[in-house]
Parts: sequence; C-alpha cells; structure tokens
Amino acid sequence: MARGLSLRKYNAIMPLLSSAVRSYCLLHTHKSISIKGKIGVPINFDKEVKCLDDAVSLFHRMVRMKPIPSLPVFCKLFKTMLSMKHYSAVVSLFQEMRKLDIPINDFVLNILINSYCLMHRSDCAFSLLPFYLKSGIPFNVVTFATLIRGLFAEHNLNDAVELFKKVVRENICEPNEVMFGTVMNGLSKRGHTQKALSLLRLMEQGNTKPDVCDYSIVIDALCKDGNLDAAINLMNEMKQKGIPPNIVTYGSLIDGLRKLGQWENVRTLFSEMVNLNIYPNVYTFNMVIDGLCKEGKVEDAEEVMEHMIKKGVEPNIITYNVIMDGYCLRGQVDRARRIFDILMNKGIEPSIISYNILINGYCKKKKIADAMQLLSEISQRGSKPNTVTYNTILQGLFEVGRIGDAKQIYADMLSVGPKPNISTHSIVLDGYFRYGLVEEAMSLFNKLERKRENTNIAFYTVVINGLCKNGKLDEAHSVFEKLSLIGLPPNVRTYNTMITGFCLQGLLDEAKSMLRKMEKNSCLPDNVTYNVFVQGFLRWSKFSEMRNFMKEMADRGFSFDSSTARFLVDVVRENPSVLDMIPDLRSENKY
DNA sequence: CTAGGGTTAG
Repeated sequence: MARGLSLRKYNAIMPLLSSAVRSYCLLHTHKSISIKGKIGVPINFDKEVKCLDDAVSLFHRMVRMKPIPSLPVFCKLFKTMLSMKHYSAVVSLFQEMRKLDIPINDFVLNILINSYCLMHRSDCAFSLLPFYLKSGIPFNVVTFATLIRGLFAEHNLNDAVELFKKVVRENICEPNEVMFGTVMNGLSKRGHTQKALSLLRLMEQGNTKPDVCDYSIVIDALCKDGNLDAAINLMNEMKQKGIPPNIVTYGSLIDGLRKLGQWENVRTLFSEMVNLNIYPNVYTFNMVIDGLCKEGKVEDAEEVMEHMIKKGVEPNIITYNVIMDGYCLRGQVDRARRIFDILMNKGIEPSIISYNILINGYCKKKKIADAMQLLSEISQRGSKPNTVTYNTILQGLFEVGRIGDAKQIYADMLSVGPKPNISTHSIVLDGYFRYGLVEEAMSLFNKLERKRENTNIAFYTVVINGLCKNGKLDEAHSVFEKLSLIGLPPNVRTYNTMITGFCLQGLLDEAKSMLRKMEKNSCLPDNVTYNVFVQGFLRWSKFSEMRNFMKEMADRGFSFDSSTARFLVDVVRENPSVLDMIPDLRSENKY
C-alpha cells in the first residue's frame, strides 16, 4: 500500500535530510530564488474567486502579468482554492508554474504538500521531499506538521507517531506548539485521549510549553469522552498557568456539558465567558440553539437566533439546520419546511445536511412523496445526495412497506452510488426481516460477510433481531455466539435483542443466563433489559418470579416503560387476578 | 501582505 511506501521513501531520504536541513539554515538559498515582483493591481481574492473557474482564470491572468505577481500572491490564491476544496487543481496549477519556470519557494511547496495530504495522498506528499533538496528549498516544522496531519487523516497512526518521534529524535526541526497539537489531535480523534494527555504533560515538562490550542485539543477530547470533570480541571490548570481559555476552549466545554444535559453548568460557563469579555460566536450560539432544539424548545431556540442577530452574529446554514431538525424532532416538518424556504429566499445555500434533515422529517411523517420530491430537487439545485440521503429514503420506504421501491434504490446505490455503507446494509436487512423476507435477508447477509464488508455490532444486532422475530432463535443464537470470535463484543442492545428472543419463546432460563453473561462481561443491563424480562414473565405467567425481579428492578432505579405498561393493561384486562398475584403492581400507581 | 493545529448540525 501507498502508506507503507511513503514511510519507506521517507526513510530512504532521511539521512540526506538531516544534514541538508542543517546546511540549509546556513545557506538561505531560497531567498535568492524568490521573486520580488509586485502585483500592479491588488486582488481581492474573496470577491474575485468564487469558484474553481475564477481561480484558474485568475491564475492565468497572473502568470501573464509583467512583472509577475510575487509568490505570496500565488500562495494566497492557492489557499483560497484549498478552502474551496479544490485540492487537485492546486497540484495542476503548481505543475504549470513549474513548466513556466516560475521560481518556487518553501511556502508554495508546503501548500502543495498540504494539498496532497488533504487529498489523502500522503505518499505523493512524501515524494516531494527530495524535490525540496534538489531545489535547495528548506523544509521546516510546517512541512512535517503537515505530513503528520496527513498521515493521521489516512488513519495511519503508527507512521504519524513514528514520523513525529523521528523529527524529535533526529533533531530535524524543533517541534513547536502546532506540531505537538497536531499529534495530540490526531491521537485523541482516534480514541487515544490518554496518550494525548500524556503528551501534553510531557510538553509541560519540556521546552515547548503548551499553548491555548494544545490545552483546548485535550480538553475537547476529554469532553467528547464525557469526562467533564477532567476537562474542567484541565481548564482550571491552564488558567493557573496564566493561559486564559478562549472561545474555542469554552466551546468544547459547553458542547460537552449540553450533551450531558447539564444546562445549569452551561449557563455558568456562558456568563463566565461574557465576564471575561469573550463574546459567544456562531459556534457557541449554534450549540446552545441545538441543545434547546433537542429538548423540544424550538421557539426558545428561535428567540436565541433573533438575539444573536441583534448582537451582530449572523446565523449560518448550521443554525438553520439545527432549528429545522428541532421542528422535525417534534414532528412539525411543515414548520421545518418554512425555515427552509426562508433561508432559500435569503439566498443562503442549503447544505446536503439541510436536505437530509427535511427528507428525514418527511419520512418520519410517512410523507414519502414529499421526501422523494425533495430528493429530486437536490440535483436540480446543484447539490448532490449522499449516502445518508439515500439511507433516510430507504428507511422511509421500508417504513411504509414500499419494498420494491426500496430494493430499486438499493440496487441503484450499488451500481451508480452513492456507495452504500454499513448503515445502508443494516437498513435493508432490517427491512427484509420485517416483511418476512428471511431468505433474501440471509443471502444478503452471507454475501456481505463473504465480501468482508466492514461490519459493526449494530449490523449484527439487526440480523439477530431479524432471525429472532422470524422464529429462527437457534440461528440467531449461533450468530450471537460468533460475535466474540470476530472481535465484535455484543453491546447492551445486542443482549436485549437476544433476551427478547428467548423471552418470546418462553425460554426464560436462557434469558436469565444471558443476563448473567452480560453482567459477567461488564455490560450493564439498562431499562430495556428489565422491561423485556417483565414482559417475558407476564407473557408466560411467571408471577412469583416477576415479583422478585421487580424488587431488584426498583432497587436499581428502573421502572416500567410505555410498552410494558400497555402490555400490562392488556394482561390485566384479560385476567384481573394478576393484580392479586402481584400486589406490588397496585402501588405502581403510575399507570 | 504568503504555508501547518483546536469548538457546532442529519
């Protein structure tokens, strides 16, 4: 693979590099080759470059100017192009510069390296290193930080960390705050928060002291892990060290807190920020608005949006997406649609997520025709449906029983894209099972396993559930038994599914042994687990066992959910003496 | 006047 190759190439030139770098710092050859020409007319990039064509034609105008604009101007153009994600175009324009014998400097080359990294072609990026040497252009900490980031982007943690260590060990360049931050961010985004934290501690001991970004990276990682105590402690530490948290640091903490529903603490942090003259920006407002929407308070959310406008913070497409999703969550897809129309009228470009939110809203209300209509409008308006769009539509079609249409969509995805992912397959399998198409489901399942498609535990849980619901408990159980062998430990939902299967067949002992198994594997039963058992006991008239079970359930703070309550009402209606057999039920005055 | 790092949504 290219990744292995990249590091080999890098290793091969490394002995050259270290000495070259040193000689380079002495020579400063790059200064002699950069051009001093000035641009005649100043270019306003943001105004002039709106799309790829603008960028390319500006480039061609620039290379014809006399004198030719300075390299910083080319850098600026490339940077604008990168922000529009035209990575490969930057590569081609660079090649044109070479053909035209326009001198290159370290800045341009680092941008080129970044372009390759953003294209997930770190192999190409590495292959540029010899070019630096040949042209006598120095690489620096930016070059290597960019490469490290590129390796992380390709999930190549080992090479990324190795490269970092090598840079440090062989003193190729002095790692700075950004390079440390790049490594810590790469580590924490791949689930290694503790390693990132250790690196931060290492920095605190070393010469390059962590800055506000470095702290923010680790604080964000801790927040994402739900470890808010540690995150807040770290924030207090940085304050004590005289590094004040900034808007981003507060953003991470507010996001972590609101995801845990700790609104009191969100408010505290908010006022703390404002007291420190750090005024909330569009990120901060969006997080708060999203939190309110998720709690069903969409009107409050809209008020916050008006407030931010008054404060001079313009809502962006995310703000509108969040509010639309809020209405959809409450089943008010028509209100969501009104928001959509408003933003269209304002000339704000909807994102694919805007469409997905609305399509999801329509599907949840079983308004498939509206969903399909919107789907067809996406391409007309110059956007492109993605896998999530189609997954949403698929789910909607299965929900209303349009299996033929769903199959057609799935087939289209397989042939022309967007490429189905594990969720797509799970949705289709679940749909097949729900409509009793067990053979089709199993043949798809076997095909996906044979193709060694990426799977996850949710996918297998769908299969286990499908088999259970179609009376194939033994097959379900053997799929379940296979999970640990393929390195996918069952989660609480998987256990609940299997327990439900046993309970439906009256195999309560097997269900109970499953409960012990999950506890042994330190997978804590949740409210669903207990409710499944209660329904099992009720179904098979095991009332005395149920009494004992309900005690344990209450002790652990769990209670009947609405499905159990409905079930109970039916049972009691059939057989009122159940209430005498389980006196505890009378005190369950909830129902 | 130019290059690399951190916060939000389905």
